[in-house]
Amino acid sequence: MKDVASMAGVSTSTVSRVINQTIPVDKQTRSKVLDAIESLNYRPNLLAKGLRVKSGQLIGLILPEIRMHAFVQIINSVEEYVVNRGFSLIIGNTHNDPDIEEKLLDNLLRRNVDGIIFSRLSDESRVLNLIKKSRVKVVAIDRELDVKDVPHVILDNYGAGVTAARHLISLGHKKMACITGPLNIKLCRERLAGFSDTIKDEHLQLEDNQIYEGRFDFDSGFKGAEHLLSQHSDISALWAQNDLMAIGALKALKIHSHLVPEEIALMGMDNLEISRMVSPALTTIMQPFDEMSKKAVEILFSKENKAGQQRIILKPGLVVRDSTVLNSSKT
Amino acid sequence: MKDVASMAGVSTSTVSRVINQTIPVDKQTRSKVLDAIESLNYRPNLLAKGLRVKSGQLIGLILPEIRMHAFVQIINSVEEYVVNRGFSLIIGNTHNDPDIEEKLLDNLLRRNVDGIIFSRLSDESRVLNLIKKSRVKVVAIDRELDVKDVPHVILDNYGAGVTAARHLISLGHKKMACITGPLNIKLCRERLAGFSDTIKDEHLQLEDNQIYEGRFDFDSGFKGAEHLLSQHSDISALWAQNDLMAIGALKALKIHSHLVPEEIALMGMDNLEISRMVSPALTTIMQPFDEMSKKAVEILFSKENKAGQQRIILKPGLVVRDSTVLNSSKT
DNA sequence: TTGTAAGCGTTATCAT
DNA sequence: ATGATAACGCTTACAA
Repeated sequence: MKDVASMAGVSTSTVSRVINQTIPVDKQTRSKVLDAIESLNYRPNLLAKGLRVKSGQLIGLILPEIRMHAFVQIINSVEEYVVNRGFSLIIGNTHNDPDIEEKLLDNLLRRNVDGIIFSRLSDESRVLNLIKKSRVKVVAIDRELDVKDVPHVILDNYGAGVTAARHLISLGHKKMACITGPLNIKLCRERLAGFSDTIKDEHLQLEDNQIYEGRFDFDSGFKGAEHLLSQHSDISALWAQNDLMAIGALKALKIHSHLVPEEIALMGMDNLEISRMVSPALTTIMQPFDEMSKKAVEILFSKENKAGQQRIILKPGLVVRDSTVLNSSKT
Repeated sequence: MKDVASMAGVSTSTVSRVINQTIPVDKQTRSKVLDAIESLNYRPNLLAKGLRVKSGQLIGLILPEIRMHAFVQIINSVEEYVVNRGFSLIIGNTHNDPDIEEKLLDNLLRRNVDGIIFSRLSDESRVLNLIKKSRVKVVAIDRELDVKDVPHVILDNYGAGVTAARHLISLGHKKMACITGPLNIKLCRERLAGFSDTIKDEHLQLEDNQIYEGRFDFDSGFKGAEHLLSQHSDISALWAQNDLMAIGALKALKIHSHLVPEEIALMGMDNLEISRMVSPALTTIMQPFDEMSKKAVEILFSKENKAGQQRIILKPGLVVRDSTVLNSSKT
């Protein structure tokens, strides 16, 4: 920067002003400075700037498991929105380990990140303590946090359950079953509640043994379907609380020679890319991951009410494909 | 840091020495400092440190498309190895746009990143120019770069083609076809060459019209299978150069009522998680993404021969499942 | 409109 | 073994 200044015959403050366009600079000097920058190939040092203005021009994204398809969509969208604002994105994968989680967060704070988006903290108490003590803005995405002062962007998970049930009921199904995610996760309980309440409103049954608790992965979906069908030969429809489990269930149904959707209707949730690739293509509840990410970034960058609690609850959608309705669509 | 120093009754230099363990410090003072750090909840500022030592403790990972499953695995592994070394990872998605690519790279350089791992640059000339002028270490992953001084970690793509062909030939197939990725990408041509050469070594044919150029996505795999089968009713085996296209092909085969593997054997490449989920589970060529990532990070952190060219070429594997061999395995 | 100088939080050099 | 001090590259009062 000094070089640029001396080459342009001005002071470093002027150079700074040209770069950041803070204070008007004379046209002449301005272009001299720009020329110098150009010919010297000058690149401002963001560390120095960050040190001075106490902002790393950096956003952190902390996730429990990067490989999960849903989180990939969040990474993808958040990266785009963050970079669009001229910031960089640091990602961290906690593997659901509280120690790693704390280490990652600590590292972000040392870098003076301007904001952190996190999802599904494995250890809320410790982390929230750290956050409270610091001045960073934080947004929770996808998973609710029982804490004031932290804005949320989440899905209407109860509504997702309602939508799933309504769809199956509208197709005339009388006996349904559900493969849930881990029930210690609140959103799984909410999805189930929406599903269950809607079914009961129609005076249909959803007994405990029509519910199987999975782990959000392919294998537990597979086992869940096998288990439920061995218990109830008269189940005609199955909702898995994510697409991965639904695809596991689909595999199980095929192996046991049940036709989908003729004998058993099957639906999932997330609307992952793969849900349309399997055969039959999967009916599913769409989660607006892109919109979630966009909102989360917007909140992070909005200046007002750092303290004011915000809860943004997005609506799920229904995507009907061949696994519930024969020949529903092509592709 | 000043606070810590005064609380412990020492100078900031001593505090620094305690933290970084550069020079031995008296046990007594050492513990006093540690106590002060503890009670003040002191967190070293990485921006200031980075400014001073000219290192951001940061690694950049630049990818052409985050959502592609193969890259997700790379992100996942690279993040782990980078964080294990106490560094943070910034990711950038170029969307194959040279302007974005340049902007991302420029941003990383401004942050004094210690290294950059990139894959599939969309604009080699511009970017390489930037890199040459800077002092950062760079490693190319997954895709070769025709430039000296940049270490590579890539797959033996020719070998992958050979492996695919050998597997199909060993099953007795005489007439095969291939759905390739975009042929302007070198690794696609190499995979095809390995496939083709091996077939011709067996005095079998692989005419141009047994080759379909796809775009590495589901839809082009679907179209590729439809097209190839409409041209040749006697094809008995199909290799798609990635799993996504293979799954597209699988869908097409199902819709046209071809049994897999009885009538048509099908294989893919990558060994994505979903390849075992589809029915029938997909035989595929495994890419050791984790090993690739590990090597790339190792090279980045190895001190020697910044200039010395390194080419690490990893071997692909064969994963046999139900799409080529009936009842090959369960799961 | 432009320049001077202090300061952001560290580490490294040089004394002590 | 420890401390004082300069320096890293930038921004920002304050002065001119």
